[in-house]
Amino acid sequence: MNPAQPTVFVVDDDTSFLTAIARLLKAGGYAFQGFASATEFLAHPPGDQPGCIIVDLHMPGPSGLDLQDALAAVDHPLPLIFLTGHGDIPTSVHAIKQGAEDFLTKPVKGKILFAAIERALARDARQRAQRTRRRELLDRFDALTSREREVLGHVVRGQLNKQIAGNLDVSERTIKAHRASIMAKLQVQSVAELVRLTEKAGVLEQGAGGRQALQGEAPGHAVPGRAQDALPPR
Amino acid sequence: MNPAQPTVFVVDDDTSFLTAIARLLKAGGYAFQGFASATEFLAHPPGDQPGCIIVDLHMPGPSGLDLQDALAAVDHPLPLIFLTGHGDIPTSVHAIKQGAEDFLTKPVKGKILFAAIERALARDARQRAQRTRRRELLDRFDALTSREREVLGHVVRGQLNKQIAGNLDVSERTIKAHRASIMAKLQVQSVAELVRLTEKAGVLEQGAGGRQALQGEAPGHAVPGRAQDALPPR
DNA sequence: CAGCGTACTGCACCAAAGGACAATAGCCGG
DNA sequence: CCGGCTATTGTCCTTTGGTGCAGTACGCTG
Repeated sequence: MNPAQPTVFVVDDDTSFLTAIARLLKAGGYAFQGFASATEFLAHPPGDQPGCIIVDLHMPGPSGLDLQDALAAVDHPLPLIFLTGHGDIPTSVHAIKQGAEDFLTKPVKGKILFAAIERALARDARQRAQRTRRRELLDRFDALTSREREVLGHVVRGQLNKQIAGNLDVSERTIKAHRASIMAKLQVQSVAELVRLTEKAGVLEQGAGGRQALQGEAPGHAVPGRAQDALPPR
Repeated sequence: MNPAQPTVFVVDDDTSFLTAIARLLKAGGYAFQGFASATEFLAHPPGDQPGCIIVDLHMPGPSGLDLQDALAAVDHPLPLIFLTGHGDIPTSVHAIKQGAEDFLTKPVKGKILFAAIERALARDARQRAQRTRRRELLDRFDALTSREREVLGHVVRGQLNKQIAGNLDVSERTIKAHRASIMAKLQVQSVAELVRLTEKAGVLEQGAGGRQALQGEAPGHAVPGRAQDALPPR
């Protein structure tokens, strides 16, 4: 199973359906993996491979929504497509609000299903790229020592070496040393880059309570959304 | 009609329903305004007042979805709640994906409706605050001259005065003058603040094609979403 | 035309940042 | 116990950044 090949995971208690959709998906060029229940899926969670999940709503044991909750609870990033024979509007609304890629009803037209799968896979690829970028950024920050992070915090808030030195009660020369080390480790040449990097990484919200960082991709769906008005030339 | 008082706009061709919900809403403490069709609503678009819209799906003339599209096309920010007697799953999924706050079915329990309204109003308030902040930022940038914006672009990319001077083919002293002016107009004391401000405002993506800026609020719905992993202390 | 804002520039001076070279001290794993 | 990493600091020098003061030039507006 090539890890670069997206896999469609299907969770459905109807084994005959599982067989049928397996054939359909393989014919469509997708790798397929079936599960008879949400429990079974959660017991053998796919690793980091790209793909998406198609899940039935009503199943013995945990329902499709339960699976969605469980996956969200462990931050499992695979996009979810609901595919059910007995859905209702409130349920579909709830599922979509919770971030499901789609909510389809059986019987489903192959074209509709494939379109949903393509959207889900595209979304997965986007999120995957996003995570990779973020991970690379965080790795760079990991190389910083705790003291360096502390100094960084003051630097990106625009404080002068002198002020930082005063705050941390050390010599200005020491701050310069830390700064140099920070710039080297983060591979930036200017304060401007430094600030942008820390902003993008969402690191160092060292405020009291819990820390928040940027969210990878907005949890929602891509509505058409016009570009915000930018500055018109004067 | 107090502009600070949120208004619930209801678009429904059923006048008896309109009357009934008007009573219900007023009893619930909301300002109410009714419209018999999407066309009528679009002909008298509410100004900037806070509120939300409750809209029927099937109506003579433009449907609820058409209204949603029309509002999106003009960037009308009021949250939309669908309330219909004859909805189906695909439609509800579509509406939610397009950013509707909720999709309810008639008859609706008062409690459910009020809950949806409260969510919609809360969202509207959030977006409103966001827009205000953004507007304030953009206003500051509007004070910059075109030349200053040009210099700003180079500054936030971390270029030295000397380099900027070379690029724009002017004296370094001139750049210093522009910088000083920029800092003053944007009311910042350091390059760090400057960078953060421009990032936040999403200004100056002066690249060739269309420009993109930050989106006010993510178009989607607030899924629980755990905070991203921040840097653990070393 | 006078006044105003904008762009541009020179000179001088001071403050801040950054690099080079060097050194002391504590902590930790092998 | 030694080597390596980290934190700390010093001195000296160079490069940058920021500001005050001053002056020229251009275009727009009353």
